[in-house]
Amino acid sequence: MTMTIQKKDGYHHGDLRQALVDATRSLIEENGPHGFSVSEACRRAGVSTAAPYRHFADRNAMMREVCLQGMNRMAEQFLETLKNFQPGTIEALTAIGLNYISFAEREPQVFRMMFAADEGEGEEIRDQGLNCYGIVLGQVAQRMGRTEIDIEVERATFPLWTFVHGLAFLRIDGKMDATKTDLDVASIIENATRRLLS
Amino acid sequence: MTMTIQKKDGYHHGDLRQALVDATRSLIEENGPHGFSVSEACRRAGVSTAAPYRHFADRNAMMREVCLQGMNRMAEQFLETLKNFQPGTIEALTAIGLNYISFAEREPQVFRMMFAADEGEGEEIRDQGLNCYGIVLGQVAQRMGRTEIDIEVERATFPLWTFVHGLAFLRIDGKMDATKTDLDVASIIENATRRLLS
DNA sequence: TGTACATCAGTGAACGCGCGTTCACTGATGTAC
DNA sequence: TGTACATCAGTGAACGCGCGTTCACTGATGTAC
Repeated sequence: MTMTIQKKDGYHHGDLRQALVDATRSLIEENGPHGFSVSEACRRAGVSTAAPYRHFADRNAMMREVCLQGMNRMAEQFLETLKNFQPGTIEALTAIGLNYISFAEREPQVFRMMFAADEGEGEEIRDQGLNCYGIVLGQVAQRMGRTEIDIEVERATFPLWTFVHGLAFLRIDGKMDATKTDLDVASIIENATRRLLS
Repeated sequence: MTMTIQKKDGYHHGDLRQALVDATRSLIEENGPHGFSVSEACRRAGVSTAAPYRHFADRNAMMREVCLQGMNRMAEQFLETLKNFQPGTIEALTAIGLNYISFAEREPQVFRMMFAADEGEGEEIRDQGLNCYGIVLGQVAQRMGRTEIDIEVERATFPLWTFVHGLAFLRIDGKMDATKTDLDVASIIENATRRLLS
């Protein structure tokens, strides 16, 4: 008898917690961070409106879990991507930048929430965010020939994040179309990375 | 007898439309874009909940007006700032960048809304946004010695906006503190502007 | 192996709430004569 | 200047709605003996 990850029938759900997180994420992507309601998530998970309170303190905790899982996915992606590149190269940094953008395009609303000051609050989320940033710091350090993350590395890395963060927002808000920039995202990131690190 | 801009007493308000816009903006800044309700705005303006419908089609129209006025303010600021600088210099571009950041810090939630794809929709808002961008394009064109906004100018300008846009978000979301960058915003912008235009 | 029992995930009904919008209305203001 | 009237900004009561959360409960599951 195999264990199914998610039972659909019967009194007990099987993995209601994750089913609710998934429903929450879908709703947030469809209607924006505030278009999510506990009731609707319950409808999607096929469960009564009281059920979530066995797994989450309140509505906010559900949203926080979506953010946290998003950050986890981003960190995984970063590490996965880096396997294909020489550490500390422009190519590696560009690839991470592209990764950041594609995450934002795949889950724009979750991306927004993850980095919004108030919504994405929580110790764990901040830590996992710093973890992602640390991966980039490491690449820059290597490129600069440092063995440690010193202040120079921090100073050099911050503009890279800034640039790619801005690009992510302009993309998901459809502002790149309006500016008639005919270059693709990869070239823009690579170009900016080179110049900002020069 | 002087005309007061905003009467408080009596059956007629005087300038209820603007009073409602102001109340809407305050609420948005205090509680986020979705923490605004028509009812609360009415309470602040000292008026019944039906009154706004003499001036706005619906709740959304009130928010759109806040965005539009925000864009107008930004365009004014840009032009005002440029008076103090030699056109087409790094100093002028840095000043506009700083202006952008300070707008975002002064009205973070309005700033967010202005550039969010869905919320800030509307012909007028987009046009005024393009107008702001056009001011920057003009500066870059001057620096490049062009008389027209050609594709090269567009390509050179876009990364500048991208960078400053990203910086605005990192600032209002408190992410700059977390990165131990000890430089001030002005230096960061000037540095990036130089490098991105090099 | 079979039974008694503790655990606790999920139920379903109910709550109080504030919301956006509508309606027929009222009364202040401006204008035509 | 004074009066009649049109205009329309603001009223206040009501509507239907979906929400987040609580409550005492039920019934499936796992475990101790």
